Amino acid sequence: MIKERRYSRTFANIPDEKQHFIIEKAIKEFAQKGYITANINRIAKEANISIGSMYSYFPSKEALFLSIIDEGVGVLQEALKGVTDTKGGFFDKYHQMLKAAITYAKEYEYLHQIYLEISTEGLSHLATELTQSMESVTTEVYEIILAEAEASDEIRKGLDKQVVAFCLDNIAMMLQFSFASKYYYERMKLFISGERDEDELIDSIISILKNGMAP
Amino acid sequence: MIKERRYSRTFANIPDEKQHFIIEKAIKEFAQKGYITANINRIAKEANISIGSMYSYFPSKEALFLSIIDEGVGVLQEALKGVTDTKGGFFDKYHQMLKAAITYAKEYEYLHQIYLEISTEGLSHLATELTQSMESVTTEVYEIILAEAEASDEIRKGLDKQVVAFCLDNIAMMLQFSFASKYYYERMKLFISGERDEDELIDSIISILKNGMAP
Amino acid sequence: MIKERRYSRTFANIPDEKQHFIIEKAIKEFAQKGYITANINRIAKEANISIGSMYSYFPSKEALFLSIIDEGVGVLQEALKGVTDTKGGFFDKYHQMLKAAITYAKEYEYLHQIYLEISTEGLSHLATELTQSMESVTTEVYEIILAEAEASDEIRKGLDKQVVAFCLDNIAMMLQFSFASKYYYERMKLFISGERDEDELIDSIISILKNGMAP
Amino acid sequence: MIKERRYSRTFANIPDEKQHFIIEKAIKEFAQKGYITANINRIAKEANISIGSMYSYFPSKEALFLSIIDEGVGVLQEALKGVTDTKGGFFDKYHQMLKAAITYAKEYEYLHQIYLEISTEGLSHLATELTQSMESVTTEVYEIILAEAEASDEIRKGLDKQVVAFCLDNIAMMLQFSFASKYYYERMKLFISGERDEDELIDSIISILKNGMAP
DNA sequence: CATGAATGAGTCTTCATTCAT
DNA sequence: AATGAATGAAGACTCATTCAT
Repeated sequence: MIKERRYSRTFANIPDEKQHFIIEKAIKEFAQKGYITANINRIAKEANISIGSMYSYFPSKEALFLSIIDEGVGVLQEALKGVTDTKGGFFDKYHQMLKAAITYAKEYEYLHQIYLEISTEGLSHLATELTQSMESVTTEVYEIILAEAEASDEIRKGLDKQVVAFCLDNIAMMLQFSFASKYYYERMKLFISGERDEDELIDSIISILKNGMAP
Repeated sequence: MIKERRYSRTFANIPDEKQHFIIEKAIKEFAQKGYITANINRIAKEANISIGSMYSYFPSKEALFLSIIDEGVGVLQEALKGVTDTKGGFFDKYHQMLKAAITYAKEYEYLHQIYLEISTEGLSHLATELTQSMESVTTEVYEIILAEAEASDEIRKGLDKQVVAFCLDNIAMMLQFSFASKYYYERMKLFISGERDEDELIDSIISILKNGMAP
Repeated sequence: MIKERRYSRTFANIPDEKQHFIIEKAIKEFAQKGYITANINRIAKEANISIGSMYSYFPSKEALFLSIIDEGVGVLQEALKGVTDTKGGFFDKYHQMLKAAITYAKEYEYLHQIYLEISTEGLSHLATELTQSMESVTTEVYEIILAEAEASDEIRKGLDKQVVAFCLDNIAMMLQFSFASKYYYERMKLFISGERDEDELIDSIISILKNGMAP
Repeated sequence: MIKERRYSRTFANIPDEKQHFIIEKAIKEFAQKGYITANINRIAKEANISIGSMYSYFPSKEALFLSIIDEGVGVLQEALKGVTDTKGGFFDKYHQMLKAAITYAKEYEYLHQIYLEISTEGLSHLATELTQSMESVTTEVYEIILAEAEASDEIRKGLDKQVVAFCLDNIAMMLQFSFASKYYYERMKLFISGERDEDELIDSIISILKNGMAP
């Protein structure tokens, strides 16, 4: 069941299946059209419910959008949960995270396209709230696995772990963007012209981060 | 004079000063409102020209937007030109690039907010064209300085230079986003909670890339 | 118990207290929002009943509104009842009526705001019915007290008692409006700029009516 | 030409005839439907202009409504102008005012129906502004003619001229309402059952005010 | 060339009313 | 009787674009 929040009790009471069907259609619309161009009436039609019902579920377009973000956070948490529990060293875990970034970007393509939307100025009034929703999960994961890595001497002393986490997540995000958005996909191809398998790409990235670029 | 392309000869013929004034107002509007919400009539009014003139200069909203991107590319090229010419080693040059990313993000705040806009699905039909405009300049710079770095043994053999360039630019872009967009600024603060000077931040990042994370 | 009329037997059967509670909430909503903007669903919520019940009590929004008017007539009758029974001359009685107009306008502020609503064209199809409800009580009172006044020589012969009644009620109504509606309150203040006590105001009005304006 | 105010310069520049045609259609709609139910799109269609033009003339429904009120004030001023200039005593002038009230209520029926609308709670946020617009003209006229009347000993000393003006205008307004609104027309007939000519009615009213009711 | 008036499709949101449970 | 989920028509307002002057 969708995490209770921006929507009405009415929505919470309808069957899970119907809930997810509506959210799915909404995700598709927001992803394909962007926040502003997305059309609530069209979403309702796609989801086979009346506009009246749509508005009885979600008090506004914004609330529906935020609910979708929440859904996305759920998916993200799911994806990350496996990582921290995994046996294996730090770089294995980060490997898995990058792998997950790509996999989820493809599987939940629409959802990831929405991530791009939220940084838009049109939604800037939600910036703080959205960041909290989206990133607090992620930052925590980095904190944990970097602390473990330090304890087990997998990473060198003296690293600024906050900056490290920032860099690692930056790379993960751009990778995600690159597989979810047409624009960033084109951009990636501009950088990496030859055929490069996803696993090769991830390995290369991790090798750079692990061993550094210096000779 | 604005680089000739998406706009009419008429626009090319008006004084440079007026050209730049119009583009400046357009940048502001697109940055503050986003592509869709930006209002051509309002831009015309701000720029003290009639809508009729606006449409005689640029055939459509899209064309005006693309002209702005071109302007942005110009600024970017300007910023990068200095870097390749610089004396100093590879990491000095990258340091300068990150520094420039932040400086320009602040100085041309509006312009950088537009970079975020272009990855939106609403503009996805322009993805290829936009990528070409925006990134071809950048990729070339990385190619050059990485080749030099290899030649002068500043970086170790066997690095996948394409992936390296991709990573370096990913980090540069996210840094830029972090200083231009409210959303990404909040996100950065979530990662880096303590006071961290921009130079410190850049140094930390480069240290990680240079020496790697492994002990 | 609320006077039986526009509503169902079902409503008649619920406890008086509950009946009045519902009517009270409805009065408030209609007064604050006006007939059109008033929201039946909101009234139901405020009155702690379901919309289904609301519609089982009153067949339509209009019916509910008319029931409220009936309630208002009840209040009005109550107010006037005392007047005819009063000892004292004709002008004392009219004095009491004006006093009551002000007092009730303040006490039943919401109800009086609704009187203004009923003259609106949106409700014009109910005009005849509403007038009957509202004014038949009043006209009768004027008829009685003017007949008495004539019999006891308090007023001069030859007066057109119908026109007199019309004038007296016009003045009473406008006074009521002036204390119930923001618009008419502002208007009154435009006419009567200095501080004027309600009793002074009433005395002045009656003095004019009694003695005339001629020297 | 319409008095310059709530509308754009664009509207001011179109032919007077077209201006008045639009205003006329708007008056009709607002009068027949009431402020809330009135439909801007329908007004535009009736006036043979596009909605876009409508909104380029008047920035909002409220602005259009206020412009209509202004128009009404113009009509009112026109009507009252004649009165102050008239030769004749005070009661002749008031007679003319009442006559004008009835005549204009019939001639500008729609406009007068709108007067009823403005006291509605839905417009209460405009109460002060509207009162100023509507009534300041009237109060001034009463002030002038009452001062003259006092100077020429047509009215007795010691009258509270503010209250007198208030009463006279109350009667004039209710008379106006009675001939413009179906509701108040019904009400008037309830009071005055027999056939009574307008002039007779006015004479009766004035007789009461002039000579008083006392024997 | 410049102007700016005109156009009208498109969108979010509200709410009286119905009806299955 | 009571409930409250579902419905969908309706309406204010925006803005890219056109074109007559």
